[in-house]
Amino acid sequence: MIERFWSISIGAGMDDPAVIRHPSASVEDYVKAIWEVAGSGAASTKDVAERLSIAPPSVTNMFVRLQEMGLVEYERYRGASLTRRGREEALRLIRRHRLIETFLLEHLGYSWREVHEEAERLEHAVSDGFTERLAEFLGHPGQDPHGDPIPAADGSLAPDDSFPLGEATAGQRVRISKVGDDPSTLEYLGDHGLVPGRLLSVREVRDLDGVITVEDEDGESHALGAPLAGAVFVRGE
Amino acid sequence: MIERFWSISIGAGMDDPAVIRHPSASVEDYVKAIWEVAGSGAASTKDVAERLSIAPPSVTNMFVRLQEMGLVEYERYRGASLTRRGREEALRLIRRHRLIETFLLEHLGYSWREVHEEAERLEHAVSDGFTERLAEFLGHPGQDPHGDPIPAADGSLAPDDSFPLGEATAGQRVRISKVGDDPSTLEYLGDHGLVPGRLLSVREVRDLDGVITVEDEDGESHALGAPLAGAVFVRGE
DNA sequence: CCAGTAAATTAGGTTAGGCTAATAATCTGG
DNA sequence: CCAGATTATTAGCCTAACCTAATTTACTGG
Repeated sequence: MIERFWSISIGAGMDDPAVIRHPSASVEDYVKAIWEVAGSGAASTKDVAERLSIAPPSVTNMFVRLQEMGLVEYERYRGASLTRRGREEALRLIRRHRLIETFLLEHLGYSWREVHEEAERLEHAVSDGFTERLAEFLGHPGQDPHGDPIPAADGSLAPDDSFPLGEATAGQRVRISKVGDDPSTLEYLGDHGLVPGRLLSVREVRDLDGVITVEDEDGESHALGAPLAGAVFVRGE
Repeated sequence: MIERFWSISIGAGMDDPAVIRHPSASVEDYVKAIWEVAGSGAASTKDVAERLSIAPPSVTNMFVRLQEMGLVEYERYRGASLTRRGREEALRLIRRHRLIETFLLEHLGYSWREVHEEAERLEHAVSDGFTERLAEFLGHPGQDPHGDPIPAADGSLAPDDSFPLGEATAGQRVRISKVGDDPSTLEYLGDHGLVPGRLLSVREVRDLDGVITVEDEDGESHALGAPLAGAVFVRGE
């Protein structure tokens, strides 16, 4: 079997474009999806199919090809897990995605709701050179406007020690680190000033209905039901 | 025959994604190539094949499909010419391309040489919304840094009244409007400060060898051979 | 005006990445 | 521990875009 790209090729094949070429947009999407649903474990055909809105047999098919490319370990009926190179590839894509989102939000006036779709297309079209220049332009941010960490150019990703606001305890002081990306949730939270970076004091946590009451830096109180409290991630202060 | 996109569809099919969808990157490239080699005339299979580095039979094939899509008029052995919609499509793409180039050069520190390839990929990935926000961000420029006019959002393109410096006459005062996009030419001209916007006085035009001597705004003299004089486009002042 | 060349087309093949229908493997609850 | 449900795979197709080889059409100069 011939390796598809990045293979260790000898002699004249070295600069053969077919060997060096970037992964296709499709391959990138699969690798990212596997990372998202499985982290460092194995992703099932079904989960990846659902996330990408693709039929399961197409996923099985791609798993085989990804393995030939050296991006995943795949065993029939056992799912696929990323290799080191697959993980690097996923994080490169996520870096691109989050930097692009940051640019769209901070410089082009996009709203939280519009940003995702555009970034989803652009992330496949930009080069590494573009990505690093954009990072420079943006001042090398460590997280995107959602509060999600931006992987470094070398592929390292800051560990995420945040937890859902719903799991905080009364009296705790926490800082919002990120919010889920459901558009309507996003809009509601934005309207109430509950954005990443915001400092909160937890006033009351009701176990019965999961409603949590917090006070923000301006002394404003907010009562959040379970769905919202689960979509707001915080870090202890 | 079923129309591929933008067809006048009745009833429920109206919002069928397959009907509304954007042209593929390939289709966009063909339409742009036809515009570039033929303007409003007919483009030959060969010219398009050469410009896109694609085999002629592939072009014939695509001509047929472009016609089904309503983007060109095509007659066997006669070449393809853009329809009104094809022309609009081409100009939309060119607008995207030139705005992106402007951004890369002015804000991300790209050099003239690097810019083309990146823009060539990005132009297929950005939405109309992105394009208009980028235009806003850039202050709605009328031309890109090469001096090429940027088509307006409505598809209108300022007429180009520039001519090669080689055709200027002694004593004429002209302003550089654009320079060809051959990288080495670009580099040479840039090093000598011969960039779009620059005002020149034509000192001497030698018919024998085509060498033209000009003086720039700083009193600096430049003698340009025929190839260079043909790559520098100017407008009378 | 016609023969040779240049250009275009037809015929047939490939690859990536999708799909559905049918079948097989695995898991789970009684 | 096994039957039904869930999940995965296989088999077989399809489309968009490319390719090469062979053939046909159009052009052009003597």
